[in-house]
Amino acid sequence: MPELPEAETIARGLDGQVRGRRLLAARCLRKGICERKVRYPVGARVASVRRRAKKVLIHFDDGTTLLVSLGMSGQVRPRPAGPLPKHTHLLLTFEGAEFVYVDPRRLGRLAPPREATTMLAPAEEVARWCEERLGPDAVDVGWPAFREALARRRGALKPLLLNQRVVAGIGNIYADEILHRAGIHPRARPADLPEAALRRLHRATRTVLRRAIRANGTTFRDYVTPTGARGDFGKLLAVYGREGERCRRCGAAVERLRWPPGRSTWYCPGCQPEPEEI
DNA sequence: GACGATGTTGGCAC
DNA sequence: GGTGCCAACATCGT
Repeated sequence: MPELPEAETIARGLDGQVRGRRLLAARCLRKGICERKVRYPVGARVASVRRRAKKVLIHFDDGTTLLVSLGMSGQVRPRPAGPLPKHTHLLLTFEGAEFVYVDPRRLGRLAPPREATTMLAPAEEVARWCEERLGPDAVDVGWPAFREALARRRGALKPLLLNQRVVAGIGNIYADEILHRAGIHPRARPADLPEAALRRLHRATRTVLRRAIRANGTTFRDYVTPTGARGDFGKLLAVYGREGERCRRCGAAVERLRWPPGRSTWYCPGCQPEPEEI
């Protein structure tokens, strides 16, 4: 679930609740997701909480930044009264507010993806790490940068949209929604498309992500934001997960592809015609 | 109980 | 460089 809109929702929620407050304690409960030995900046105040692509960045006023990669099921939520929720891996205690990092599938890291050390580093170091691996941020990329990111790329559009080095922040749900809104088939290749289609794709990218942010993201299972709210974008999904249901725009039955490998893609054959075979 | 899905990412082979 | 396969995990539906 955590794609760009969910990360944005988490970052905004945290920012509103902890900015200016001191970190009083941090307790890592599962090595490998966070790091028990790392010295969290206890005593430092939160300067801001921001988002880059699908990652949440907690900036402290001592110059350090904590990078949160949410993986498939990572959540940051208020600590409930009583026992810690199942799969709580980190407890963050701020002045007047306490949060848990919960991640059942354990694919997230309080660090870069798949690295078992906490990335709690000088802000510039974290920023450099991000810039080396991430393309322009999908929600605010301008048209020239968007076109440039896709120019000369050979592959099909859906895998390109999922590639964080091409455009950063889009995952499986929003890739399908964006392609549907743009009326482009997921297997179409950017080089074969007229510029007008790429412009539609650019506009659709920004529109879909902005709407999802406005709805606080898409809630699967028990995802909640740091303020405890649920994401409402699920009701607005046009194709994702709607195999066999009617397209809200043209009435055709939504289809599902088992592709790219290991994933699924939903699209509307009426709105998103097959690309011409070469 | 088995099997096959699931929002991410990175490494590998071809 | 593109593509496919696998891995890391727990959980849920059939």
